[in-house]
Formats: sequence, structure tokens, C-alpha cells
Amino acid sequence: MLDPKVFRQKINDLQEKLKLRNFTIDLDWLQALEAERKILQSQTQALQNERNVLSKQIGQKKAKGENTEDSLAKGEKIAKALQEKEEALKSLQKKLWDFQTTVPNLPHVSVPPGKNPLDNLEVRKWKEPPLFPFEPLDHIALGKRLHGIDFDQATRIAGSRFVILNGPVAELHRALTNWMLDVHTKEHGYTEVYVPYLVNENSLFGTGQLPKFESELFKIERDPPYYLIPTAEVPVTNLVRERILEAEALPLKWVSHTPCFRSEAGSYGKDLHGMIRQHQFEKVELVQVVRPEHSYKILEELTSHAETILKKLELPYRVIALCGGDLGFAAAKTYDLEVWLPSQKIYREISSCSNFESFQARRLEARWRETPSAKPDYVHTLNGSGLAVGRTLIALMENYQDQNGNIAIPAVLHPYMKGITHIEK
RNA sequence: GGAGAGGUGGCUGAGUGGUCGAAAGCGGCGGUCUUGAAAACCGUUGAAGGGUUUAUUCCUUCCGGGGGUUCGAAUCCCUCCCUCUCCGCCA
Repeated sequence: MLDPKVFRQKINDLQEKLKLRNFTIDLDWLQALEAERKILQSQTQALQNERNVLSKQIGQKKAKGENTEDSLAKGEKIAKALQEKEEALKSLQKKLWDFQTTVPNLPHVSVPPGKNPLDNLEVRKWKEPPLFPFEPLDHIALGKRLHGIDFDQATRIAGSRFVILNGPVAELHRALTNWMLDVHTKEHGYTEVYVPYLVNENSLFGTGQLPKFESELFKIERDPPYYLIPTAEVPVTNLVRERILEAEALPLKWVSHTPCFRSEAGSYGKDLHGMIRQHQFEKVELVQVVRPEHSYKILEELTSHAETILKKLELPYRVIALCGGDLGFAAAKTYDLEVWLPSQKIYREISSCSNFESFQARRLEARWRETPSAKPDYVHTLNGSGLAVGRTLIALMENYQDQNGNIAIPAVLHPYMKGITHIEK
């Protein structure tokens, strides 16, 4: 979340910046609430002070054996008045908190202006989309032909938006995962972490999924509830929750492979067919925790790490800078990587790399300090998919198909596929 | 799942109703000593928030979370969470 001070001091500034992402706040309402808070808080604190002073006096009198009847009566009065003020203040502060925790992050100055995905800016493109001398099949048809992808069985077992992979295609899916993890750990300096797939509410609050986006999550009803992670970002970023990190510990670079679970409520009709949008999918996620002054340099670096995967697979892609209106709730700046899908003749999102600045850190209480005696400050957090495995599988199948519907396996994956070079019927 | 123990500052750990934001030790920082360092000694050392100001001062809150009793709670009561030990079960 944002620094609470901006709601008190730089309110017009705030309004301007939030407009860039289609978010408006009721200034009059907020300022009235703030004014009330100020008065109420001062009164409450004054009463607390009176109570503390008096209580101390009573203690001293009792020690000396003096009469305390008058003081006790006075104390009772204060306690009563104080209780009223405290309750009023508490409910007011809850109102402010509820509001503040649902205000999105502010876009970085370099974020392109715009309202919707059409205003996103193409930053660069890599490799021309291939020209097929035949009509390329989509992954659904390819998967069916090779008995590698089965949606019907998945529907029977679980329901819609699930998939079953079979034989060499399942192996390719696993090979991709292992290979990506190796590239990031061996070539990019990330440390692999294995994390819980069920998390508590605090973790989801920390990274910004709660309280606003509960409908997109799968919840396990118990007391307290668990949630299935929508991305490894949640458990991994929460590794720094409520910690004060020493300067030499930064940057922290983690890579984690997890399944991701999304209920995608409200998205019905979108990508209804195929593996594009599933309730369960695999992702290799990159997370970095860095000093604030480095975070934009790191965003470029982290994005390039995700790009490396596409380059090594020789898949055509482009990099998009999301405009203000398309930015996710917690992000200050985001690059999407979009891979070419020959069957649809469009680029589809396969990775999203974001700098959250201190937005998540403030929710997480994740801080660092220059020296052990220095004042702690919030870290900056970043993450990006490196990459979404299911979508990579699709892109690979579609881009590497031949006219018979067989699939060549890119050379970098051969060592991960027991030497298999093609998937054939 | 059953039985027991426990959650206190960066760490270890004392504290069962009143000057406790909290002893002591370790660690950190500053200093004395030293050519330098170590040791020793002395001093110092939590976070968040608010008011007033811009450089000082004042105040509040925080001893796992929430609630209660009381003039006053780290300390008493209720409740939840978590950790550890033993037993049971289990990959």
C-alpha cells in the first residue's frame, strides 16, 4: 500500500497520479475523515496521558499508605470518557485503513499513459514470426492428434478449465520446468526455493491479492482459512515479511516452481477453449528483493532473464510496457512478454514482470538498513514469470510443428528429454 | 488426534497488578588504552504513530493475535493462533 502520509499531505498529487490508472478517490470524503481523525486522536491521546499520570500517582500514594479514594473516582471518570473516544477512533481508523488498503500503487513516470490494453506500448520485438507453408494447427488439435493433451478426461475428473497431459507431452512439460529452473539458477544467479502451495490470509494481504481480489482465489474453508496460491509470488515474496534485512543481504534473488490456482471468476467466455486459461497451471517464478535505488535497473534485468528463456527456445516474442490503465493493483511498472501463437496469429502473454517498489514491502513490513544502526527503510520487491510453463508448452508445440502435426523439440531441451528429438504420433 | 511445556527487544533470557519500554548477558555503535588490532574498561543502543515545529520538544501505542477485569495489565480471566517435547497415525 501507499505511504499513509500521502493521504494526509499530498492529496491532490495523489489524485492526479491515480487518474493515470483510472482510479478516482472522493477527496472531500477523505479529507473530512482525516480532519475528524486528527481531532479524535489528539483527544484520545490526551485522555490516555491523564490516565497514565493519575495511575502512577495512585501507585505512589498506595506505596506511602495515603488515601486514594478521590483519585480512584477521578480515574473511573477518565476511563469511561476514554473508552468512548477509543472506540470512536478505532472505528474511524478502520474506515481509513479499509480505504487505504484498496488504493492501487502509483504508476512510475515511465509508464505509458492510457486507459486499456490498446494503449500498451510495444518496447521491442524479437524474431520474425515464422511463415508456415501449411496451415498451422492449434495446440488443441496438435495435442489431440498426439494423444498428449486431453480436456475431456480432465472435465470428467475435475471440471472445466483443467487439463491432462499424457506421455511425451507431459514429459516435455516437466522438461521445460526443469530446464527453466536450471537456466535461472546456473546462469542468472537465482536461488531455488520450494514453498507452500497453501498460504494464510496475511501472506495474500502482503502481496496485495487480499482484501480486494478474493474472488480470484480458491479458498479452503477452515478456521482460519487457507488459500491456494495464485502464483509463487505470494509465498516467495512473503519470505521477507516482518524482517529487517542487512544491506549485504540484498539483493535477494529467488526462483521457484509451483502450481498456480486461479478461480478466474468473471472471465467466463474468455479463452474458453484450450490451455490458455486454466484453474491450475505451472509457473517458474522469479522474485527479487532489492535496495530502492536499484529497482528499475533490476526490473530491466529481471525482464531480460525471462526473455532469455524465449530466446533460447527461439520463440518469437515482443515486450510490452503496460499503460497506466492496464497496470495490476500492486505494480508501479510492468512489462509483459508476449509469445507468438501461429494458430491464432497473435502474440499472447507468457510472462509479466513488475516492479512493486515499496507497495508490497509496506504491507509486508519488509525492511532493510544500510548499517546496523541506521533507520530501517522499506525494500523494493519485483517479480516476473520465467515463464508460465503451460503457455510455453503451447507456444513450443505450435511453433515447432511440421506439416504432419509432429513436433520438433528444441535442442536446449534434448538433455532433459532423454534424447528424444521429436514427438510423433 | 491425546498429554504436557512455552511464545518478552537484533539474539539469549529475567520479570505474576503500580516510577516496566521492560533486569542481565550477547551482538551493534561511540570512546579510553594501543604503532595497529584484540582483550579490558566506560558510555550508548528497539519499532510504529500523532501533535508542534524544522529543529527541538511533547505525547501515544507496542511483551504471539483478539477480547475482558481494573484507576492502572508483560503480569489476572476468556478465546484464537503458533512453536517445542512425548504418545498415536502417516508419505
